[in-house]
Amino acid sequence: MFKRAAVSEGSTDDLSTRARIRDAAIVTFGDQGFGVGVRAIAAAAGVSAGLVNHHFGSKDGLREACDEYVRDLIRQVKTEYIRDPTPKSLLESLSEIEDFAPYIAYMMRSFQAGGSLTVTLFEHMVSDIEGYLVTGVEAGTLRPQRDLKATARYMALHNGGGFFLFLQLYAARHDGKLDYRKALREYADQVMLPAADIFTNGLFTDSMMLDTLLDRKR
Amino acid sequence: MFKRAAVSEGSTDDLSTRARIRDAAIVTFGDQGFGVGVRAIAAAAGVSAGLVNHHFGSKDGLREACDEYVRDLIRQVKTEYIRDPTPKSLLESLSEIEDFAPYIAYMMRSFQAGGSLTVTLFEHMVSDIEGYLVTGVEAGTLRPQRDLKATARYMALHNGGGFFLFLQLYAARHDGKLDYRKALREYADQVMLPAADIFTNGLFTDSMMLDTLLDRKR
DNA sequence: GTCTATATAATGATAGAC
DNA sequence: GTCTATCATTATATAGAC
Repeated sequence: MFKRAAVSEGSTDDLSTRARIRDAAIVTFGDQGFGVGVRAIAAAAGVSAGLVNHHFGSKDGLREACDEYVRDLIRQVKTEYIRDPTPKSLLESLSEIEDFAPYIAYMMRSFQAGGSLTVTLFEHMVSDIEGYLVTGVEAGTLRPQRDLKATARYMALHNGGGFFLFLQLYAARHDGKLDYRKALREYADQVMLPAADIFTNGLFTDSMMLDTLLDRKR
Repeated sequence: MFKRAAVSEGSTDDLSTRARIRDAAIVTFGDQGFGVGVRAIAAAAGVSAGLVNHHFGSKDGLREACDEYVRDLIRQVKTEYIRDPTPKSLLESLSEIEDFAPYIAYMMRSFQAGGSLTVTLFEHMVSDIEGYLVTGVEAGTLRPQRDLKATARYMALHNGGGFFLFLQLYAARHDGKLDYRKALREYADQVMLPAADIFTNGLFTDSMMLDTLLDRKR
């Protein structure tokens, strides 16, 4: 499997201090948002606050380093998982690994804050889904799409956004730390059946809406 | 139409100072997020920072007052619009009114921050959509749903979350203030056709997925 | 009600000892 | 590399004059 990124705090690990600070920052940012102070991150890493800035220059520099690390991680997971494809989404694959929860939390915060990582993650989702659609259409399990790229964008937007909003609501209702595995299961329970229903049978009884839109385009 | 809530900053208006501060806070929070300082809000309202806390006790108190005001506004718009129903979504109706942009911005920030207003807004969306589904099924334009409430939740989650994510991405790509009207138009351009396609024809070629899920439930 | 001035706390960043 | 100590800034909130 993936080389486990050491994010455990208690165990003595062989990471460089810089890496330990970065990992602690990912956990702390994910946990409390980007408003959290440098001191809290330093405490989580077991170092002084001064050392954080010594290594990363500034809080912004630290955040960029975290973004970059997570970006790389995604790339790594995706490569691994193209080699051994599963019907699961990238997010699902990630969430099944206990130690990845902090990264999901971090990504969630990135979506909230809306930085450049948001765009990266989204574009990854779009191209993933494009791949699934092509595969599905070739295999005959999916109906050929009028505009495959537009459909992929639509699905990335709505599936990604829907999941994200679900997490927001879940966090608002349960306080304390999020159990992402539990949240994901609950999400699937709530969503899969209506989604499958619509994706199988559609929702409209006729094609008037679609025809109107196509007319307008012509 | 709706009684225009005065949010204009330049014009002399007859609002109480408390109301002017609250309106300025909604604009400023929406513009810069909840991390913004009380001083900035006070400046926007043309009063001193001390007076803000005099009226609202604390920054949190101010935010609660803003939340409550927006909640009431939504209720008001919805009432108005049940009396004269249109096929538009609540959000679309809102966004057509120039002065409502600040409220949309504020709601967007609330979604980002994930406060209690998020839950309120979401539950409103769910019950709205339930209504639309019932109406559509009765009118024969929508296929009867297996589980109408679940479908409504699904659609609220994914349409709401999708739109929200779109705005996040839009904001990340265009800097400066968001033009919500423009963003909404672009969103519609991007989304309506693939959505109509899926909602008309579905996506799967057979009902295997759905059958499996239904089996598992039985 | 409204302001100015201030108390208090926390922030990001830096300097200098070791 | 790492720490402690500190600076400068900013934040919220309050006290007291008018």
